[in-house]
Formats: sequence, C-alpha cells, structure tokens
Amino acid sequence: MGILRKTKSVKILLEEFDKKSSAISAITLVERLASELNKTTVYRVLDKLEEDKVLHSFLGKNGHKWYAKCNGCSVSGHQDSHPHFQCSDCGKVDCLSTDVLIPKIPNRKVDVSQVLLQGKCEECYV
Amino acid sequence: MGILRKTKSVKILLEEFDKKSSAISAITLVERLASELNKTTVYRVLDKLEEDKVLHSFLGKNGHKWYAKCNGCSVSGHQDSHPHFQCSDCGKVDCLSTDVLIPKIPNRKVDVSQVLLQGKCEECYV
DNA sequence: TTATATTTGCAACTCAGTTGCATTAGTATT
DNA sequence: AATACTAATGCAACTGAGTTGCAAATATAA
Repeated sequence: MGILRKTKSVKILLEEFDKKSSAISAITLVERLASELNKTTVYRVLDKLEEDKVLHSFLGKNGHKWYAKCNGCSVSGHQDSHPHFQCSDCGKVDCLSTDVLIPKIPNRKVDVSQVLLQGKCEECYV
Repeated sequence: MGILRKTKSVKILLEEFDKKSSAISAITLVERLASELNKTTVYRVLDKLEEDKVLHSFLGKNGHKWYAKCNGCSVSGHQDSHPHFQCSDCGKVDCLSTDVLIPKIPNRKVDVSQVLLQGKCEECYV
C-alpha cells in the first residue's frame, strides 16, 4: 500500500536521509527525532517508505534495523543485493557498490542474500 | 575464559548439537530444554561454548541468534567466514561449505564477513 | 467546508536477551 | 571421604528494540 499522504513525518524522515548518504539505524532516528516524532510513527513511516522502495532496510551487526536510500534497486525487486559495510570503530554503515558474487548452491534456490562486512572504514582506517 | 567444568548443562547442550547437524537458534534451545535448564543457563553456556570455539554463532533473518558446531573454523580465528542458508519455508538454517568470495573494498579493511542466504532448502524446494 | 479515511501519539505490551544475587555443585586438597 | 574453594545455576526482575490497540488529529477528496 505504501505512503498515501505527504505528512510532516514523512518529510522529516526523508530530510534525514538527504542530509547524509550513509545508512541510519532506526534507533538513531527514533532518538534524534524524539522531540518531533513519536517512536511508533518513526517505525511506521520507515516501514512504508520501504514498501514504496524509497528506502531499503537490513540488519546491522547486533541485529538492529538500518535504513538507507534506494538508488538503483527499485528496478528488479529492490532486494538490496548489494553488501553493507559497518565500521567496528565508529559504527557507521555504508552501502557498497562493489558486488559480492553469490555462487550457485547445490539443491537450494537462493532468493535473497544479505552480506554484512565489518572492519575499519576509510576514516577510521589509520 | 571459556568452559571450566563439565556440568550437566554443558552435556545437555552439546547433545542437542550432536543430534542434528544443522544450526539451532537460541530461542529453540531455550524452549526445547525448558524442563531441564533455565533460560539464563542456556544463554550462558552457549556463550562459553562459543568462546571455546566449540560452537559459532550468527544472526538469522530476524536478527535472532543461531548456533552451530564448529568444524574447520577453529584454526584461523574461527570467525565463521562460511555463509549460512536459511529456508524461507521451514526456517531451517545450514552452514554452507561453498565459499563466498569477498572482493577487496577500496579504502576499507574488512575483518569479518557475514553472509546469510535465504531461499528454499533441498527439502522444501519442489 | 464537510465528510472520510489515513496518520499520529500515547500507553501498554511483547519477547529475546541480560544482570544481580543467593544457592548449588564441580573440582582440588587434605 | 570430608573440606574448602570457586565456578555454574536458578530465579526474579530488568532492558530495550520493536509492536499493537485505540482515540484524537490531520491530509485529501467531494
């Protein structure tokens, strides 16, 4: 069903993703926008923006939810097949354009692949 | 520090992993062993078995914790670099021996890679 | 401007996983 | 075999991300 109305909440959320290109965790958004939006609203709007393929979501290293803007992934089902990189120092998460090749797995049909790489990002990499 | 004493709990837990070769979620173990072991104990023993590199852990599709026996991964840091496969039908999770090649990422140092594939397993694949 | 349905906020809830603490039970020593 | 020591366990209460139900607010169409 997705977004039907252009509300204040939708605008506020989208602005956050326009500010910076890296992914943002749901927790961060809830905290950051606490004075403007209710926690429930944040989660619900994020859900809808994902349905509308404006954002895509994935799980970070603790199993917490992260969101990032969709770029080219709206075409073929937008199942973010690109890998994500989380810095073990600063915690920042980025979408990687470098593709990870998933080999054919015998006797199994792979529909979705989640790749989360962890290490040091360009800024924390000494 | 790891396991120091061979207790009833350790034995019960290890027996579960001997029964079947696929991975088992912490939740499943807590439920299944509820009459014999306390929830807290299950989580604590799993933790220690992981420290001892008897088991390795990873996150399933909902961000819930899964454990599986370590095979060859005790040698080089046991960071389970092998991918895991979760069936979207029956929910079963297996360790895959097929390796996923992680390409060099420019300006970043990759330490850990988590690959979770989802689809239909051999039994649910029609 | 009104009618209608979607969004929002609030409070209370769910549930995986954790923590503090008193009790129990392995293990080493005598 | 009894003792002392310390790790492991159970319990109850907690934490925190995410969800749900419902009444009030607000965007949109008529």
